[in-house]
Amino acid sequence: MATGRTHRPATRSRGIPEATVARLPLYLRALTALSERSVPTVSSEELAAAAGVNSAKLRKDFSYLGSYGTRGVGYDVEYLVYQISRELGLTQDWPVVIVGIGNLGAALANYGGFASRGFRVAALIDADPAMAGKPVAGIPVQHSDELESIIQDNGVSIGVIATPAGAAQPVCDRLVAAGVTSILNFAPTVLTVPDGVDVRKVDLSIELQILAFHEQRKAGEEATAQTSAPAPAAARRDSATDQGPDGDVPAVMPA
Amino acid sequence: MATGRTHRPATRSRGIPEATVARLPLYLRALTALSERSVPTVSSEELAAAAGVNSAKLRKDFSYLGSYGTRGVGYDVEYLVYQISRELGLTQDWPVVIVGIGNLGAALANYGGFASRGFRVAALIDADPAMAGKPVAGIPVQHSDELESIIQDNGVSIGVIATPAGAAQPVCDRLVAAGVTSILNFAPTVLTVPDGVDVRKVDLSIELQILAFHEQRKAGEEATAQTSAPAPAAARRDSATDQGPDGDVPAVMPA
DNA sequence: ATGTCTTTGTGAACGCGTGCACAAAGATTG
DNA sequence: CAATCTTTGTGCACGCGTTCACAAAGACAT
Repeated sequence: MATGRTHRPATRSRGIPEATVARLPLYLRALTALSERSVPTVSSEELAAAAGVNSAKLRKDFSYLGSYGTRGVGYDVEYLVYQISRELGLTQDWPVVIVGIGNLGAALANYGGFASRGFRVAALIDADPAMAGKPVAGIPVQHSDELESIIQDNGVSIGVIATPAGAAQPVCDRLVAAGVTSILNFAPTVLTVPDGVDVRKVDLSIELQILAFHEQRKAGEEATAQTSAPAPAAARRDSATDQGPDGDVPAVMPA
Repeated sequence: MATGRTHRPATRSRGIPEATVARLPLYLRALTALSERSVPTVSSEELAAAAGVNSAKLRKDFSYLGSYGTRGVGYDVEYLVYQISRELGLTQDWPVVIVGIGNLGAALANYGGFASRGFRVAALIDADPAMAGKPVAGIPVQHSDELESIIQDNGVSIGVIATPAGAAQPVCDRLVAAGVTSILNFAPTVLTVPDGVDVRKVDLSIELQILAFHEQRKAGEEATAQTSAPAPAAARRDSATDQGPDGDVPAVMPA
């Protein structure tokens, strides 16, 4: 994923491998689609194809949740939807705050699929006083000053950071201090958090750069090197090496 | 991650492990920041801390690129910026098209860090005729009809899909047919592509669900199970299990 | 009830990624 | 030039994740 995973040593909470947890939402999506078509059961083969994974992997993943299949038949779709939802904690309501209502923050706020999975946008928060009160996605934006009280009043434990890079760490610190223990970070920065707080990051720029790497490999398989590398010690600020700044991106997004 | 990674079996292109490739952009960002502060050299320890990784891992990563460090001193910042940029293919210009100019597409188009790393928004494409000609981020939106000609005229090899889920696969097919070989997918769907085409996905909903999983684990460590599981075969469409649809999200975003 | 057929659940092997710990390399000082 | 000190580069071991391949389990037909 995109998305990069975060440094989770080997927490393997209660025996469910992290890699499996990351795939459960994928299965859940495929199962929900089947459920809507009133399909009663699926085989591991069919479901795996729909989720884009190996069938053996899928069976092993499900085996961590328990034995929910019937040999010779497959899995009961409705039952599996329930079990996975429960395992992921989606049977309860998760109030979420979004901090940084720029282009991206607004896009996230408008995201319909948000609410459909147990997530509820409790508040939109921005540092710009001019934004305060302005409704985005039907929810009035509130000023950063109220961050702490919003978190505490609503019992928010999940925060989404969509601020510029420079503001991310301070915002993160305030969120954590106020009681948030899970953070989804869209800002192009490495966040430092105390133990017990989970951080996941979504970084557009990283994804694009990984694509570029493979693209370059695909394209230049024969023409090995065009330009030779410059000397290691000398000042080297020519041509393409000299890209713009990174720490202070103008817009509101991953860099 | 977010991003979730895609099914790349073990391609390990020319000896550089996939995991290392995924970290190179992280190092590059930290190095660029150092470069702006005119820091001449860094130790693996310092750089690793800035990038949020283990120093041994960082050294091993760099060893795949060659021996660019000096023992007793560290790494030459400028030189390393150049080497990583070159390795990632960032010394050349990558024209990119964004398809689906909803909230998210617009956010991506406005993203400044886009251009700073060798990526250039060649065109914005949307299926809505009402959008055609309207400028977003200074670039006029073009209609889907022109997708093929835009790709070919600009030599685009990287496409970003920010459409609703239902439109993603058809758009993907057209992109691939027109010559795109790398796709960054924001739509909540598993895309099917022919061999030789890379797909990476960024899925907000999946990231949130993973956070919810860990959050639930943190919260309910003592209170094991509140509600008992329903019977496997019976109709079960109660309470929280009954979430809304997923395949056809109203907004323009991951689900 | 018996046999056949389908599909699950999992044991075992393998490969990738990570982190430790240390030898080698070079800078630096006397 | 020799000794010391810093920091890289990497051999090695370990653990997680993936995949194969098959035995066990149940459905279904006769």
